[in-house]
Amino acid sequence: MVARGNFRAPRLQISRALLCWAHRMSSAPTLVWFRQDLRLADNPALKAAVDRGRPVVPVYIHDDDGEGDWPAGGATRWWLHHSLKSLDADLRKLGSRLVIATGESGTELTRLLSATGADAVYWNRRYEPAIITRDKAIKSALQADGFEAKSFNSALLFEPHTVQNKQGNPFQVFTPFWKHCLTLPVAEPTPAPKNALPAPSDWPASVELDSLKFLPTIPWDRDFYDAWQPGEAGALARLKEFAREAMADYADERNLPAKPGTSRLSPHLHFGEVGPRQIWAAVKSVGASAGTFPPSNGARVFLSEVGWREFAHHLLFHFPKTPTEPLRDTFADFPWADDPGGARLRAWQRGQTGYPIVDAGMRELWATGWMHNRVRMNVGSFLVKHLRLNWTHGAAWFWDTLVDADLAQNTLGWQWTAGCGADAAPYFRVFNPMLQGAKFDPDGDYVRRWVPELAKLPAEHIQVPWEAPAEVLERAGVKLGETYPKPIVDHAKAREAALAAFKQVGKDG
DNA sequence: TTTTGAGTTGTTCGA
DNA sequence: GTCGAACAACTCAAA
Repeated sequence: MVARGNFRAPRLQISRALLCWAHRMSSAPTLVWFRQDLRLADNPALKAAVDRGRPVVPVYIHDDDGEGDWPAGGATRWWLHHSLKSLDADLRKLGSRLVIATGESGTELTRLLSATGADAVYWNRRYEPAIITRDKAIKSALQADGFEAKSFNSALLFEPHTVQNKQGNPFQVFTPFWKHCLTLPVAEPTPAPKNALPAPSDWPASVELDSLKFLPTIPWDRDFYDAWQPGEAGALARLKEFAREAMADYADERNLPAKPGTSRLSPHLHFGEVGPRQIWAAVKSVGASAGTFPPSNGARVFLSEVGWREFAHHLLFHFPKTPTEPLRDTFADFPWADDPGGARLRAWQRGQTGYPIVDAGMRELWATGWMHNRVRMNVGSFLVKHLRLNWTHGAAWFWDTLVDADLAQNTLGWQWTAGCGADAAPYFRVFNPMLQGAKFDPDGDYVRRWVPELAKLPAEHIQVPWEAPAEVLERAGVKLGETYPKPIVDHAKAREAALAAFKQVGKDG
């Protein structure tokens, strides 16, 4: 018996210790670090945490310094406020909540690990250069301290480090990039957790969302509320509506800024309220009834726009300097025009250039935090070619005013416009604001909406008020130079000057 | 290895 | 009024 007892006793002790350890470990929570993946569905980090079977602590950390040179601008902060609020509400429906912290990300994660007794942190990857550096450092520090730190892909169909051409280099032209991507498999999205999330025994303290002061103190966001519904529910509703109402006609209607022909998913995508896998699946499910994939030419064109989003991430990942420097280094010494006192830049920003389509776009941007893509090309071309101001001024303004401001997309868009980036617009492509207006806003409805002082002009004059006969202007209540500015530059002269400058610089050497 | 054709979004000019 | 050509240089990928 003694021998047996001696034999049994240590086993008992061991199993008690094991039980104790197992109990502690099985209740050690998992932190889910939310970033630009503010959704419950198709969220691999959240799913992995739930599948781990431990309490889940959803966390958001506000860390401006961790964003490198690109802390969220004014409009995206507005969005972020409402999106976080929405995520918290959605989590509460599952018996959980969003813990908000503010400070340096690594420090805050460590503090929350200790406060909750968690032993793991899961998150979904971001691809901006400064974020990659930061997250790598955080991951290795956590792992060195014995924590589990895992990252996942929620944001892209094809992560940049997985895509290369046959020479093993990054793609620099869209069409071969996208052709290549279309041969690769796309993962199915996963559904949101159905059951309550296992909660920790004690919730750590959370910062109040309002205390982050993401909302403006002066009410420039008045019109934002009618235009947008931030959050996962709003994103999914938008996707559903687009797939049903507009996608089939997307190829043509997307170019008409007065019509709801675009998806308007860009801000939702930026914050990860919906992901590209879900978009892919939504297009596919339309295709299931159509019997083909993609189900229409509109759907094919729409997916290629999703492809441009992927391409933008690809380029930013492989060419990390491009947010501030031209990809093509012949542009380093481009002869940008002088702008004494910043008067021309200010006229552009405020929608006071005297070119109606340009001004309508800039005012739509200011009022709603968004601008139609066709018009973005026009205002971009105008800034860079007509005014010959550095594209980085445009990028900075967009960064602050767009609700969908995204480093990858913004960088690609502006470098493309300026002709200094990948697959760029040729130097001789100078958008003519009058022609573009006539072509894509033929009735002038878009201009009427955003430049109300021209609203009474007939369609034939609304894109070119300075050419309208005096009596037409008078009847419409327009006094050029008073109620609406005269053009700040002459189109033909500005075009010539741009062609001369861009022709010289575009050339090698 | 070298060559070749093609490449998101346009405008103007001259036949 | 319509239509095609011209407007660089460079990258990619197929041949």
